[in-house]
Amino acid sequence: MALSHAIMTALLEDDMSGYELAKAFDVSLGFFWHASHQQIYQQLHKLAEQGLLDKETVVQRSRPDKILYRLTEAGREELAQWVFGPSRVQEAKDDLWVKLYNLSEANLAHLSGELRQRRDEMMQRLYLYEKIRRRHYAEPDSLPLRRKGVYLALLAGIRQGEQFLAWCDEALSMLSNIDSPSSP
Amino acid sequence: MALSHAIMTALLEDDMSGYELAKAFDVSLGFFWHASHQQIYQQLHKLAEQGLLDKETVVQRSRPDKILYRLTEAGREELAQWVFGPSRVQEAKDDLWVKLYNLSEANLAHLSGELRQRRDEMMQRLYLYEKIRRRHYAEPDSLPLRRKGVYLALLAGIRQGEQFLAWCDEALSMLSNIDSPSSP
DNA sequence: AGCAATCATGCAATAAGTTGCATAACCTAA
DNA sequence: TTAGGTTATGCAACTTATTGCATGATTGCT
Repeated sequence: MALSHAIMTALLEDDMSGYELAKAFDVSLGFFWHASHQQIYQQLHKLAEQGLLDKETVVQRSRPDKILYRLTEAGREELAQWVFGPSRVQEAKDDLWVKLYNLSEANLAHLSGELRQRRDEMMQRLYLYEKIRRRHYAEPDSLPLRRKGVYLALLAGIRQGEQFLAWCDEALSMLSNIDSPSSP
Repeated sequence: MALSHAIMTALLEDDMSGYELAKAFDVSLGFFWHASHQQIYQQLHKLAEQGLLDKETVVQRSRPDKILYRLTEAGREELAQWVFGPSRVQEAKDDLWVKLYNLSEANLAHLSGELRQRRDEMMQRLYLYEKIRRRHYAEPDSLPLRRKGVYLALLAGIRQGEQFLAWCDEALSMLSNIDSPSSP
């Protein structure tokens, strides 16, 4: 059960509503994790039931009411313990790799297109994450310990992304050098 | 539904039993995908029911009987169509990143240990995949088209792995430079 | 005036994936 | 000889994740 711990982690510093969590997930942990709002709401209910989170309804004018969640002491302890627990390597299970195994003349153009699109998406992500890095993690050595961990995760994401870009270029160049069967 | 397509992809070249598929998954698609045998058996039943695979029971002496699965024409067509369908980026959802967000003096030593372990595991994987690369993909430009796709996927896995190693070293060196709170 | 987007939460049904167990025969090494 | 590993498939119960829908006010754009 890892999503619940990701949620608790996101609540370490700020109390948030489900809606805010879903957005925070997209930027902060977003490089490594994605969760739909439905999933987040479901997990929040469970965590609150288990006493790991406290609810607090915040009435808003001109906006629907929201429910703020806050880590309880029990939640903090559970999270701290969880770090010592086992965790195994999780493969990305990305369709792209499976599709590549099916490369053929029929889908060559399509897959090249998909690669170009992935490349563009990754560029945009990297742009965002590099900005965060420069703004908040310019001097990693002087960060407090916990932030150093966040920095290292961010760095892993950036490096992964840059590696992916380079691979895309290589793959695209290889694919563009293939003669289509209809050409002489 | 991507596992089913990964299974069909694995059956493109060879007919296999569930057991053989599970093992093939660990080596070939293993860099990008993992599936338990239960999951594979379940999917095989479904795919056979849908007419995408054919079953054939092979009686063996000195071994339990096995059930060979073969792609049907319908299966091949479904797979070919699927390649043109949408696919989105899938995050790895690896606990490691979430754990890093929780870095503290209490778990610093533990997380360093986990990093070292991950690094070792990745080294072993890379060793295996580099061997496959040298043996079967030494001259990628002269491969038939489909194998070029497999090569590109393999290459992505290798590059990703190498990047991860480099990141691990950087992370470990950063973490080892932290004074523990009990030392002067 | 109307339309899309944002804020905010949720239910219900289904699909996908995990965990634990069960069976059964052979092979190998201590 | 007996314990552990490999080959081989499967059920049942459970958790996790996805898909599709519903609601409803406000804000900003055209």
